Amino acid sequence: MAKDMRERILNTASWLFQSRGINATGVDAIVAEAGIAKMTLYKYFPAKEDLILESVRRHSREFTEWLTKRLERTAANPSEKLQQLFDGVEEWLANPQCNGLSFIKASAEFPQPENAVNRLSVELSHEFRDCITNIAREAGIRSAEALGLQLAMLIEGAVLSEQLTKSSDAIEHARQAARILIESSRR
Amino acid sequence: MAKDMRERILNTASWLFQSRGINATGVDAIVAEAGIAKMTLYKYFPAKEDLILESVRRHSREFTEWLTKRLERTAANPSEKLQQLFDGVEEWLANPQCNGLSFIKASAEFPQPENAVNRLSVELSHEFRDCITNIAREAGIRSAEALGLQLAMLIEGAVLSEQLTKSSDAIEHARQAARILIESSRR
DNA sequence: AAACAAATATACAGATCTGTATAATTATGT
DNA sequence: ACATAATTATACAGATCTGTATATTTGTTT
Repeated sequence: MAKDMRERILNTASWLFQSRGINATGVDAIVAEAGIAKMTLYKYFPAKEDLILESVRRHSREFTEWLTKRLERTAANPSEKLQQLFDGVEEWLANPQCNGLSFIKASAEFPQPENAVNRLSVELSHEFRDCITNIAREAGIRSAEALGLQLAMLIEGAVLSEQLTKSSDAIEHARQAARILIESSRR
Repeated sequence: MAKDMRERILNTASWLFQSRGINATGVDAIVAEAGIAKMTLYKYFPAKEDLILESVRRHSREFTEWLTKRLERTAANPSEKLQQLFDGVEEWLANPQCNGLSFIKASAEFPQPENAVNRLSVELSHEFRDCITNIAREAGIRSAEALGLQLAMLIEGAVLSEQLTKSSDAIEHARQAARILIESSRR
């Protein structure tokens, strides 16, 4: 089916981009890993950049949506959502197929502001921050924007640290820092 | 002079890697920008990877050394060093030629643990964290390791945010978060 | 079964990449 | 001034990359 084909290409590309790097992953590698013909890929994605853009966007939004739903599932009230933030991040990082935040990696490989991938990365990083800010706002934090940004930065740093040094205690210390910042915002 | 040549190559490569991306920067681009012959580059650096490794290492160590000296220059005592941490980071980021932390970008482009560039990135991220931890320890923080890691994560997140969105208020909020975490570590 | 669409296999063009070979040119030191 | 070393210019080999052309095979629909 045509829809399956697009999905398969997108999933394969997403995985290879994230695990081997975007520029280090050639179209031929994606085609081989997905087990499809090259012409099929170029039918659904006229250029590699289209595939990069959609892969990064998808990967990032899957994370924020997953996190949002995970918190809605396990938290009894808005305040608990905020407290369980790093439990969610930890659970997400525990997946061995996890390879970090896609918009961070993408922005590192395409650092120039006029580049389409970089612009998308900026957009996605704002979406992510807004997601955290909304949780803070719903939890009744007055300075939700400030705390949201602070927690977002902390998560980004924690994910980076955990990616660089697997099974470090980065998440544990980030969670403790978050507790302190949240409590401080409540007063 | 031979030493100048090596320096020039290293500085040019460092700049291009950081501002355009490592894999996106070809040897020919480095050679053109440095105004030298390709053979000269390959005389001092037998392979591009050697140039990557030394550029990333240099860029990272220059930052941590700069930050250390900046704090020693402006702070009257160890405790002030800790408090001025984000003033230093802000000053460093204010340089328009600043393009973020090199070991973060390098690890994004070379994500595989067995890769030499990735291993170096891990090493440099530890050096950076230890630098912050030492400042915390000298400032008399009991849990210096914990606070050092927390502040390092916060700095990494803040640098990322500031790189993605220029002249945002990321540093300002990161500094405030640091104040709270430091004060909390003192009690 | 016939007609149409989708996917494949293969080959290739053209650009770019890393790294090398070779000969000419410039600097340097004695 | 002369010998030696360093740098340059140019060309190129071989690999790899993105994207396309073309013909064949497979799958679906009616």
